[in-house]
Amino acid sequence: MTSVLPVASDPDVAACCSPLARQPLSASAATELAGALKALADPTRLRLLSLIQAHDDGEVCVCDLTAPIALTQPTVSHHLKVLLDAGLVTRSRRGTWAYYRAVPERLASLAAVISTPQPV
Amino acid sequence: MTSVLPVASDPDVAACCSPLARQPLSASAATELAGALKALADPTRLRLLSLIQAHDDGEVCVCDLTAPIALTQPTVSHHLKVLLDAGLVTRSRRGTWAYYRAVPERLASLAAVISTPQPV
DNA sequence: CTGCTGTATCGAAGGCTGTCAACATAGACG
DNA sequence: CGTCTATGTTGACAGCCTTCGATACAGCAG
Repeated sequence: MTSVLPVASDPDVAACCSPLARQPLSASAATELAGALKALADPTRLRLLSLIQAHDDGEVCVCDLTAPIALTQPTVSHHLKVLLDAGLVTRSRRGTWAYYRAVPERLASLAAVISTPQPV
Repeated sequence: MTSVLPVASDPDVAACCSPLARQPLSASAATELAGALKALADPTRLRLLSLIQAHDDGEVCVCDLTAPIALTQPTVSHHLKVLLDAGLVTRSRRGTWAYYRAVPERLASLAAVISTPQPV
């Protein structure tokens, strides 16, 4: 997955309304967007992302995630890789531990494509 | 799926930051949110939603959707039902035709949970 | 070098999902 | 009533996804 949301980088589109509503999504753009959303559309991954973001430093190592999620370590690692491949988190290894961090811009970008909120 | 985003109705939460980052998602809340996102995380359904929203009246009948999607009518009907069950579209039958309409509030609500955009 | 701990990968089992053909249903029109 | 058209439902098949146990890899401690 390379450039994921070409439409989101266009300020005009974001300024107006949901890019989804601007014009019919092309098949390839839809596949690309669906890929990113699929990474998000899983209870375990949503909880992982939530745990990471809610943490004090916004940085959590795998060992801190297995317990609250109540799944085996390989499974947690698998989900983190999915989030990593989708660009939703970043990984940085320090010594033995691997620290994961969320990418808020990526989340904001996805949210903007789904629906740019109208000022209430 | 009954009440889908209890957290989104709390203005305090939405006003601050991404509810995802507020506190760790409970397992049930995560499942609920994932269910809504799963409905969105499919290329065909994203295109359908886009076609519906991009249409002049914001209202499209099934017969206008099968051609651009290039799938059989039962498949399109199936996807529309998924979107309907997720509360992302509404259906109104008038005579022989069934007209589908998007629910922007629902999309905005989902987007807000994923990431409430920071003012740039 | 040898063990130990944290993390990633592999292979397999089970369930879920998208798609289709076939059929059922519901209005509209003679 | 009978037929036609638009839509929804059912059953089946193929493919993907989540999860696990087993295993491999990477650093640290001794």
